[in-house]
Amino acid sequence: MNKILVIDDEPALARALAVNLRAAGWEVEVAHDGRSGLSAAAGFHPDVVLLDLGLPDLDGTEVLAGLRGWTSVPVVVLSARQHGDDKIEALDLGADDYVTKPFAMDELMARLRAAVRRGQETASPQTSNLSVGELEIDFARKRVAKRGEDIRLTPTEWAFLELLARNVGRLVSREQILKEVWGPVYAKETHYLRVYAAQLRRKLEDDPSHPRYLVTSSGLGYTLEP
Amino acid sequence: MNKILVIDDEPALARALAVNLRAAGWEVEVAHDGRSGLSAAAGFHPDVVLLDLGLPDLDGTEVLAGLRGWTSVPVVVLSARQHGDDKIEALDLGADDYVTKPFAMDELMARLRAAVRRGQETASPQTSNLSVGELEIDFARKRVAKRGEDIRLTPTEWAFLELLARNVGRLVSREQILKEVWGPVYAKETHYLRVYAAQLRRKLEDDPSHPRYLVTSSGLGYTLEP
DNA sequence: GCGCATCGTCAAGGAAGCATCAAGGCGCCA
DNA sequence: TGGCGCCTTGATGCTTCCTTGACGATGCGC
Repeated sequence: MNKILVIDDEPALARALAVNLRAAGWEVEVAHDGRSGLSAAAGFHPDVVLLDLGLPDLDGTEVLAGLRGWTSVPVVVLSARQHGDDKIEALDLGADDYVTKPFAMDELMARLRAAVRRGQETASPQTSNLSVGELEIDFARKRVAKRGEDIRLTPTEWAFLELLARNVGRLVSREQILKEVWGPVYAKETHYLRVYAAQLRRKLEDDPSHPRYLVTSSGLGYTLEP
Repeated sequence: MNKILVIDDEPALARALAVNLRAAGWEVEVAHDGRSGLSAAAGFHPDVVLLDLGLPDLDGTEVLAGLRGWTSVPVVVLSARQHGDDKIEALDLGADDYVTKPFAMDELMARLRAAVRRGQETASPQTSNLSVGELEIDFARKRVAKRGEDIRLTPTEWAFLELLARNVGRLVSREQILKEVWGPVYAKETHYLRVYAAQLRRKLEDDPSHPRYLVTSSGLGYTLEP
């Protein structure tokens, strides 16, 4: 569930936003001025911030600058002012989008979804490393190393291992492996599994005939043991 | 200098946009329909695309989908339609921002700047310089040097190296390289990869037949090793 | 203990991918 | 318009990888 922080000083509007957002499946937190908004952002770690520029204490652009000092969370700015430079200023200060009042709720929702999606694109490529025993699996590089030493894998071997690694500690069924590595047509070619499991073991295990990492569950599938 | 591709079928508006953008320091290319827009994007490699939804041949959302198939370049959508779902649809399809006609030129400029900034944040955590072993890669100048000595690269060689450098330490798939360097049509021309990988190695490596920087992962792609 | 299904291992042939050299063609600039 | 740089394409030899088959080992139910 995505988390959103709404910073708005008008109680009626803030409540309306919160209701609509919760109905759309968001986890919502509301702040009614700039200062509490900044501290809420620090504690709540929202996926996106909806910031009204017309705040009583701080100028909206100051809040924006305060956020940008330490986080790159997407910020969508909301404002009644139809003209004027603050719109431009907000975008240049690092706002991700800008919506003017009055606005349509579904358009606002779409812009928030877009902002979250962009934020996750920026943040997520850090899915890159996993340690399993003496193995170090690097998803970005599609490489695996044992005790710091790189082990060369073929594309199919890597696809097999990656699937197990993304489900480390969980049993992955024979059928799922075949479908995801070789394609849905190969769902019955269980021989492939044995050949490639053996190849992986020869490369990864200290004692390939008594595997510690790549464990078979007869008739079911394989598990990468943590 | 930032590059922008304007896709708009109204000659008067397109010209006005081009003039204003060039005055603001952009390098501008204009396409007058969806198809030529898509092919222009493949060749021109813009930093941002300004897309008018009211095109004669393709629906604007089709153009957007066509772009999103192979690139994450920021797209700002321009439309006369004040209401209606296409606004929401465009944002959900992967547009980065949305501006309705009539619009203020300076607001549009600000949104374009913001879009480019976000795109660059996503694409290149490092804006200007990168050291890899004895190599020094300067993104701003599009130059690479080894032990302080400049190495001349052709445009295609540079595009190849730049892509790897922006993902240094990460494996870049064959398909992604082909799409981003040569365009989506060339996604299967793996021969190009070998020719240009060899050329880069001859220029960059001490021992081109035992590469230290530009490493092949057979069947997968290439990595620039840090 | 026997049979059947499943698993592990080894090996070989062919397909796909890679590295390299080189020549033709195209556009661009002097 | 001639030369040059660059991109494209082809040919060749080599390496790597996938697929497939054969055979023995293991485990479970009857």
